[in-house]
Amino acid sequence: MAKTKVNIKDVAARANVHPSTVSRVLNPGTRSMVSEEVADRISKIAADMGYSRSPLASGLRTGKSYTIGVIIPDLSNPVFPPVVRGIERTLAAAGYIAILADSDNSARSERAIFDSMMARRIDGLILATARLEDPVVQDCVDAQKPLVLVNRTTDSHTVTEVTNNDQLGIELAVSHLFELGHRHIAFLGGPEDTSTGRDRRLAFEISADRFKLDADNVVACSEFSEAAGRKGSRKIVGSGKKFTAIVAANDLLALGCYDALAEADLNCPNDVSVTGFNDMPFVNRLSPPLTSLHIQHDELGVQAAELLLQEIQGASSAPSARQLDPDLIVRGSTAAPTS
Amino acid sequence: MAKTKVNIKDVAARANVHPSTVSRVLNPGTRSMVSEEVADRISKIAADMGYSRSPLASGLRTGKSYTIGVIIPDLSNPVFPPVVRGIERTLAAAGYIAILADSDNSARSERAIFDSMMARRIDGLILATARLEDPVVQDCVDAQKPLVLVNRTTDSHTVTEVTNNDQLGIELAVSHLFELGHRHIAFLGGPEDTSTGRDRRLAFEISADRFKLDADNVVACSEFSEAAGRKGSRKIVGSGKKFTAIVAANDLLALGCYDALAEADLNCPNDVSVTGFNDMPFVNRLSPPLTSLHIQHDELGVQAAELLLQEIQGASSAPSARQLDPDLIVRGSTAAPTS
DNA sequence: TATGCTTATGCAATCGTTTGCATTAAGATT
DNA sequence: AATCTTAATGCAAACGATTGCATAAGCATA
Repeated sequence: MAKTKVNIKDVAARANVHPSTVSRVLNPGTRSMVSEEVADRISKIAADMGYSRSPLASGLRTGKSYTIGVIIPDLSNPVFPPVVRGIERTLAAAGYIAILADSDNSARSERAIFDSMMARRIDGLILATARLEDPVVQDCVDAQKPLVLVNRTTDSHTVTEVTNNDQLGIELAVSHLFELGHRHIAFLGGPEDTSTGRDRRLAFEISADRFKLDADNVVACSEFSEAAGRKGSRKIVGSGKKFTAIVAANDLLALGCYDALAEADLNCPNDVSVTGFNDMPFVNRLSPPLTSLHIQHDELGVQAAELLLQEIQGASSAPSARQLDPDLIVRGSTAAPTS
Repeated sequence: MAKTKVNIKDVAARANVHPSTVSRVLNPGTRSMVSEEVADRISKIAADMGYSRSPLASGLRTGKSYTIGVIIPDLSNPVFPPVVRGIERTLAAAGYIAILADSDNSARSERAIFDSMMARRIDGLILATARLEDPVVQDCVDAQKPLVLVNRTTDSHTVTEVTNNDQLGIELAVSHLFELGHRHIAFLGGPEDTSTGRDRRLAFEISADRFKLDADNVVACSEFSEAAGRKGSRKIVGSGKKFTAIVAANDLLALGCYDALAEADLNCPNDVSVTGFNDMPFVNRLSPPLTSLHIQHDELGVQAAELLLQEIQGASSAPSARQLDPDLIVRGSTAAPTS
């Protein structure tokens, strides 16, 4: 056991002042209360002695833990690591730390995580797991905990959120395919109980309408995964409806697409063009390289953290919402239709 | 402000006992001190009132924070998310939480993170960033903080560690190539200041020796990344030495390999076979699919967490070391040499 | 010179738990 | 019946920092 832990009393003793004075000096907000001369001296002594404030004690007294909970549906989905990094970096700069948990896409485990985080007296929460109707979001609101949704949102837009502009993304994809000459486009959607799932489908329908496409070949997958994408794509392929392109709501789904097309002996992009969504790492190395929508993952995290910090620092005005625009990255999986 | 926070005093008042009694009931270790009858009653009341212990207060008194620091060199490297998940899951089951930080492969930022974690009074640390000579490791040992290294280790094997059996992995790769008929094999290594970088190179030399290969075409890359791999591979290609296969110390390096070979108009696997290391997600979808060594990522994390918990719970005997065996996954990037 | 105002610091209570020690009551021992 | 154990619970002091209030000193004002 290191007896080396210096506390505020030790510093006070060495400086011949009362602990409270030391505390005031060490807190930016109260530093002005004490004379500059003394303050400087104390600062030096504290640094000298290698003092570092105990967040536990401080948090106990002030009711803050300088800890933020972050819940991610699936850390293995390459979309999330950059978001997490953005969050973490921004929080760290403000003296907060992130405690990260992976809900494994399970609502039950999400609740357990939430409870455990609340027990730890987190100062706020960033959720990347929101469902359209999400009990955890509601609980968080009820508990008056600052909350920011990232990536996904809920139906009642009553909470601060940072999302990608899905509507624009899908529009870009459809418009790109349209310009290539595609008129029969199928849509491989995500789970309808997530905003990303539903909004991308809605956006597809709107875009299809605008371009007057034949677009009734729409399938919703049960989750954002390769396996679900494969299953969904088989439905599209087996539907008998004509299609020369598939817009997938997510890169993982697009991978499933690749598999289903191969099974049906269809070549991408010669027979069928495919677009993804998210521009995960390494999709540029697939065969064919996947045309996808590049999301500002890192920035998503940064802004979510910023908004959360604002909310924590009071000024809890109306919940704000930010949307970041994606970019279409055209690669080898899309080409002009041959038929 | 939620006035809803129930504390131990509230429970005590409702149960007509002293707070200390409640505390004893709620701590497994001291529960036996109080009569079963009272204990049951208190437990029920506590549950009823929705009591949850404040880790801050408890930690303040006991000197534990039930918090573990986890430092990762690069969360975007797909190798690490599964490790993190394994760690997190195991810690959570024991009532600990992980605070995760990404050092971005920078020693400076690693130190900053370490300091900030120490300030938070973490109970232990899991490091995936170890260099062969690592000042942070030394500091941690000096501070008597329980520490476990995962994935990489240091030169002085003085600390508990969980690593992959790199020697076996390289052996499997070389032996596979040998059986295919390769006799001239180049090695694309990682940074020599990491154990994974150095040990894999050493293993390569040993294996080459055993199989009596022509194996003096060895290049060390400055970091485990695609760009570094590309640069290193160019050296191999431009060396003028004969080679029909490249063993890369890591999948990212192998990707760089793909690029360099393409630049030189060499086909993989027809002209040159390539093996990777780590079996990252989606390498099965590359063109060609990458032959690689599958590491037990999740298990790596689980065991690291387990060992750390053991160390925290005392019994700090000699530091233990565990090694997990990788599997060779043969895919399209390796074939018999044509020349 | 007495009074009031400011400014800088000390005092002590508090946050929620844990834990060594003191106390009580009951049962066992002589 | 008096004393000793033992078991169960209460008491109060920590843990380390923060903060409203009190106090002291310095200075200006009347």
